[in-house]
Amino acid sequence: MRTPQELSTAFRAIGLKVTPQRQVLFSLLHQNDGHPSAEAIHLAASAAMPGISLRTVYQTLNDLVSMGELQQLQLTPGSARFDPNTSDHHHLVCDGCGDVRDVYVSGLADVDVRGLDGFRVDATDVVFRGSCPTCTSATGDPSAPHA
Amino acid sequence: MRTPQELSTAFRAIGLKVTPQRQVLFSLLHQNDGHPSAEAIHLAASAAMPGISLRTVYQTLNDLVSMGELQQLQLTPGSARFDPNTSDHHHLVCDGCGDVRDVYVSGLADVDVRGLDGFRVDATDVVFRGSCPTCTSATGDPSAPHA
DNA sequence: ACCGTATTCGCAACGATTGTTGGTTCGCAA
DNA sequence: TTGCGAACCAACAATCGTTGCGAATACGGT
Ligand SMILES: [Mn+2]
Ligand SMILES: [Mn+2]
Ligand SMILES: [Zn+2]
Ligand SMILES: [Zn+2]
Repeated sequence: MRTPQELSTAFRAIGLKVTPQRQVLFSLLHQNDGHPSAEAIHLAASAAMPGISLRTVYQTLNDLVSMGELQQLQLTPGSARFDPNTSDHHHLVCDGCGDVRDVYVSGLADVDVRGLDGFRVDATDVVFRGSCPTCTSATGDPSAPHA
Repeated sequence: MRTPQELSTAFRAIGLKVTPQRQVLFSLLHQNDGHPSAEAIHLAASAAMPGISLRTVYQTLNDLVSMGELQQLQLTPGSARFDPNTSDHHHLVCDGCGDVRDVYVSGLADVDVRGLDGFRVDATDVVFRGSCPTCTSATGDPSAPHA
């Protein structure tokens, strides 16, 4: 994620105004290395600016996504996750707790792909699904705590 | 997708009944090599059995998914897609028309993955996003029809 | 054929996201 | 500094996809 300053400039450049609400969101996203939902972002933003509306959060997230400054992920049914990490990376998803982590993959260009049939590929997303260490020890451990 | 007969046996084996509605769905899915939504499956099922409820379609699809006989995909925001193709394959998604196609990838085991950190990987999903031949010629063609 | 239980269906409810409207505030270019 | 248009909020309503619920019905082992 670019800095709040850079994002402010980018917003102004396309005729969008830089409001305090947006600045709060720029700052939160810039520091965020996770994969928060809109609801989670709203919660965090509310701490810094009580009263900020969920509607405004959605609006700004959508703006950032369409500017290519933020990635929107739909890894599971349910709410979308937003990803401030714009570097070339992929994801691990824990089926147990729903946690999403970044993972870096190299050598993807060497895989053999059959069936492209004239399809133009713009992006490749790899999603590894499984169990995080916490959930693995919980489910695999016979002495695991209840539920 | 296994045959309707095999699915019937599998259902009975776990105490689930084989109803006419389910038989219609078994048959439809067995012949289907696409990635239909629940709505689309309901539409097709309604042709064979007028009056079948969308609720029943969801119920049976969910049963098949939890039995591992059917795959559920969440490739985009919006409705889930169901995949009767249980072979090891991956997907192409057209950003233009939303079409989903199968693609076969080999050599995935050779890619270098950093950041696994004790995470146990059970499945790997690769999604190629881009533009199908139809949408590519439409958008790239200066003489393309309006809108 | 009987009976217990699974299934069906229609409708209500849900979670996530977007649309609307009206009044107020505020960024920012001139 | 001013003025205009954008953005904000509140308060809803609406949409979409999916699931919960409950009364009526039907499967299938005996
Ligand atoms: Mn990420
Ligand atoms: Mn497929
Ligand atoms: Zn976990
Ligand atoms: Zn297309």
